[in-house]
Amino acid sequence: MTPDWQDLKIILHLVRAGTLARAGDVLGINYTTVARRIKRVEKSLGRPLFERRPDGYHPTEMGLLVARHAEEMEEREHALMRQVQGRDGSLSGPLVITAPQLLVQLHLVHVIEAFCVAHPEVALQVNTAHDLLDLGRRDADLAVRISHSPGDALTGLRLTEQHRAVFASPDLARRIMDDSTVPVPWIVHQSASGLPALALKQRLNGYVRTRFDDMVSMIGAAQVGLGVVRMPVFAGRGTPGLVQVPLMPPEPYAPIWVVAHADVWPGAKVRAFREMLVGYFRQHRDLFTA
Amino acid sequence: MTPDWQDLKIILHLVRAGTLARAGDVLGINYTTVARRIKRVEKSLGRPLFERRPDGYHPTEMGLLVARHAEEMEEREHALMRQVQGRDGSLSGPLVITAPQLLVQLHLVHVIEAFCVAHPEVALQVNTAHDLLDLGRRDADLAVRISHSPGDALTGLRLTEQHRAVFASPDLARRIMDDSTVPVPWIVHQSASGLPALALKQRLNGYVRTRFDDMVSMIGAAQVGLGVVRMPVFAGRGTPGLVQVPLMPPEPYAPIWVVAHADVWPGAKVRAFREMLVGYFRQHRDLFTA
DNA sequence: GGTGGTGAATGCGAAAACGCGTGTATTTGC
DNA sequence: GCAAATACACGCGTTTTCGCATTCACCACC
Repeated sequence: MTPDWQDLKIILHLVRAGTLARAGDVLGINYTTVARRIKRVEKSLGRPLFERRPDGYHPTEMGLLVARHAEEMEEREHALMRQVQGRDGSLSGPLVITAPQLLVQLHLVHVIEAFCVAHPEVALQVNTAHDLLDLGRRDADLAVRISHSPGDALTGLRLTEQHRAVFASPDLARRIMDDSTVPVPWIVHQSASGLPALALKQRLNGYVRTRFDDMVSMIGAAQVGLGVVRMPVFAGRGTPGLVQVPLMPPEPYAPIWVVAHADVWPGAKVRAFREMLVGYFRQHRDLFTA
Repeated sequence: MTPDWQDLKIILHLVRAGTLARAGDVLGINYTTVARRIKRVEKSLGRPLFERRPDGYHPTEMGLLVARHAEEMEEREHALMRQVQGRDGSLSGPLVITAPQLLVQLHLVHVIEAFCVAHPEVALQVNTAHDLLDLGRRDADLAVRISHSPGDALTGLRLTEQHRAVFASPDLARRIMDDSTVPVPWIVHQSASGLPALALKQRLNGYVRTRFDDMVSMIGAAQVGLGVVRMPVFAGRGTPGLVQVPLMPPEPYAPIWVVAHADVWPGAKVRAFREMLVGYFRQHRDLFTA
């Protein structure tokens, strides 16, 4: 008569995943169970929700209708779990944070280490996914982000301002600065349109040597002397084998924020981690600015 | 990690019902199962949702939080099931209608009978609950209502206008009309403040003999000669042993509507029943108006 | 102060759901 | 054109869940 809500959730995930196996993986159950639940709902509704094709389950119009509503139910589930997390005063259990890889590697590891010592009951999981995780959908509880604003529907604190500058291996840096006729090999990010305008003003003989899609690789390339790299000063100073090159003056860069969904923000674990972050950045602010 | 949605539904119903047994009844499961599910969620959330008291389960603040969100999920469930029903083109399966008892007894039974013969595959359930059922929550698919408007968020058709007049047993009617000094005993509904103003204008010597809370009982009382009753003309004419008494002229009364939620309105079963209703009332309109 | 009623906890046997292995169809890659 | 990979269907044995009966606690009423 009235549907099992868990079945609706399974339908939603099957529509998203496309196949029984993938849906089962996401849900943490065997795929045959997914098939059984689907069959059960179809029987009770009296009409099919999916077309069985050799390449997977394809939702019918009715299946999409169910999924649309289940999606809104999921929205409520996330809101609930966020608020549960936000009201949790305990310093134990899981806490998921996300941050840019570079920042974790050079700085946050210290905060993380101190946090784990101070709160050994907390099962901390650090997620350095490069694509932004959705804090509303609880991919993570807390995020450290390099951005100009905390983002929509999120609460946040600005941890520090930042500058960026140009860095290279000592060898390359000396060669470039000793002779201004030496062409300057730049390593730029894939998304960059070309060379920084400010740098071309000082030195006309720059050229793009390589493009990377990842900042960590670019730093590695700079370390072996492949070229000069524009990067946040915290990265240049924190990486051994790099020196700053005065090809262009340090410029302001996007500040560093700690953000969380407003529901989750008051939670004890989130608050504890956040306060350690604030303390760390207050103490080491000079490492991020010129 | 992520909650079972069915458990959230169970929590919602337990909050509403107050006791394990009643919640189990509503959900169609044993009450021990309800207890087990609750215990499971509390364990996974790490804190209690209910206080166990000798008079039942009382929700904690956290339990109320869960219930609030589950309520919104339920909203989506109802919307979904309405739309499923609205897109159902089949003339089989369950159909729940609701209507005023008197109207069912005297007229709708004919429509119902014809409908059951025409569509034997439909499992028709007639609910004569006097309190208005919630068509949004799918207490019923279709309602016949005596009202001035179809109601909020509902779609409807006006089946007929109506009048009401005064009826009594032939004996009592004769005595009253033969001698205008005979005091007129009125049977009125509990909700009525007093005697109809129009009637008192014609006959000053009226008095309230009895109050009832139910129209069917009032008609029974009129049949045995207890007093005169103001009722819809369809009721007075359709009930044996009653004659109209010209104590006051027939007056317009609220029209009769067939209404359904807009989502459900296009469904084949709803449409089929609705069309039979329209046909019946078109044919017998004179039974409802003076 | 005893008694009947309501409601929750617990233990046990039955039933249902689940996971796993096997088989089959279809697509993808060499 | 053949082989590997992918995905679903089906059957079997196990685990889990469920419903029922019993027991206990509390409250109201006589």
